[in-house]
Amino acid sequence: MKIDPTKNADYSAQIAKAIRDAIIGGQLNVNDRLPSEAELAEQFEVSRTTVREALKRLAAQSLIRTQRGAFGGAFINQISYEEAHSQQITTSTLLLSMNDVSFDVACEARFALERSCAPFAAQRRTADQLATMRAEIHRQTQPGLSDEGWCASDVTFHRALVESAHNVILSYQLAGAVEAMQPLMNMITFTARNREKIISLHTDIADALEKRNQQQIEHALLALSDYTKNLADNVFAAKQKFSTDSDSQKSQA
Amino acid sequence: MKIDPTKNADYSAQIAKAIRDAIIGGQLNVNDRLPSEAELAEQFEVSRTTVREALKRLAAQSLIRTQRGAFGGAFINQISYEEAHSQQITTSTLLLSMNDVSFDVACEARFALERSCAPFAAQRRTADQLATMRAEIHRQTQPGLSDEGWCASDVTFHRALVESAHNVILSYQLAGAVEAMQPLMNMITFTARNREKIISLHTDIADALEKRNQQQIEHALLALSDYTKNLADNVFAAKQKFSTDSDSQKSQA
DNA sequence: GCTTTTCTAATGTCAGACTTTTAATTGTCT
DNA sequence: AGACAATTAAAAGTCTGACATTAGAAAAGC
Repeated sequence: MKIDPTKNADYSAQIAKAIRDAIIGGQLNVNDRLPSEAELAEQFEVSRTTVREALKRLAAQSLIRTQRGAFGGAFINQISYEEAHSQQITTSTLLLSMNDVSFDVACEARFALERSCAPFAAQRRTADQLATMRAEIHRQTQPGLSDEGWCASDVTFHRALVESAHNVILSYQLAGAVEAMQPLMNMITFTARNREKIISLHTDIADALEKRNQQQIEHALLALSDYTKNLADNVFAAKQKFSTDSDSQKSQA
Repeated sequence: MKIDPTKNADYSAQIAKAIRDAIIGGQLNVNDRLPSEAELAEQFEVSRTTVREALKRLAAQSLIRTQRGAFGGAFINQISYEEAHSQQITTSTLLLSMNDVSFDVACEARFALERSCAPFAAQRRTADQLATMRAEIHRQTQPGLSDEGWCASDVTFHRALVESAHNVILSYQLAGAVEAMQPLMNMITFTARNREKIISLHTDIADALEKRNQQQIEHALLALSDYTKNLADNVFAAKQKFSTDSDSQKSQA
């Protein structure tokens, strides 16, 4: 791990990589303590400043945590689902927003992934999870619900569906995908008419889950996917028209 | 963005968070240049050292890239699929290795996710992707193939299947899940008998894809999932037995 | 035996200097 | 005028040495 060739490139990046590889490779285990910054500086033959920059890189990925004081230091962090999750959401959200992925593609992926938990959800859903979904549907029927409230309820509903598969890995992957899509979803304004239709589809999903009917769950999710895509096409078509109009106004001025 | 209350907690983490939020919130756009380190130091009223540690945190998440020299600086980075992907793999791999997820759960999740691309793969697969899969199957029949070679071929095979759905988001999510599982998969030694069965299942998948038969693809993937789980159960049972034996030896000593 | 104080090793921050890189500018030659 | 070379300046990267802050451990006091 001491290897630090005199390649010109950033020492701090190299050191971070060396330590990261040691963690991934299993040379360093959870809760192991790294040498102190001063010791690392000596080992790698760089200044403490450079070592610190390397450690900050690792901290940003939740690979280590640091503690001040005597007997403190940098410790290999056991990544929790929560941390992994929030990192995944940050990355996926930016990926979507920066690479102009078409809404259709994202929507297709999101519901396809969600469908993958249908067989397990049908088998394993608990009364509790079903109750959560029914409660969210009820909330969605309230006329005074704000757009933000609607979106939040939607996330809770789908999260409950995913959780009912009782598979932590699926939950982690899907919750990430669902949340990363949320900014895109929020661009759609849900009129009363839209909400009514979506609530009806949500009810279909809940009914199917209650009956433990896998195929019906998948079918309802597919319908929801298609409806959402359709809705988005209309919204974006309207925006496109508006934007073209204002462009032509500009060119006339 | 200048807000940096005198809360005791790490300045560098706070600054990183402020900039990160500005990027996610859209105040800073791709290829925008951040102020120089010296200017940021002045704005946030901290030393350049602290600013640099904040920037390294962002660089570790691929949120910015830096360039030296005049007219250099820190620029908002457009996250590529490749970068997002490698980060996701790092996180997921560590999550799996550090939280002793049972192989069954991971395996179930992996194949469930892969099944989600079946409908699109059936519709959209190209001759090229099918050819890749056939080629990998052929490679897998070679008797001299090493374990590493087998695993690599397996990854290529499944990647081709995922790619045939022609949905970049699905590809990104699934390739990450498949690769994160790989270290676990590698713990299984594939005997000749195992390989024969898996090759037969791979052939089923390729055949189904050639016929564009979605249900048959899903069925074959399910069979592969079950077989893999079964295989793993045996391998782990054997290891468990061995480990218990050696434990009892120790306690006798 | 319990609490309080002191000690100490570690991270966190700072100021200031120097090194290296790199693009723009300026100068020179053909 | 255009091509090539030297200069310059701005920025990141690194280093040194200092001080501040924190928190666990050990010692002192009751």
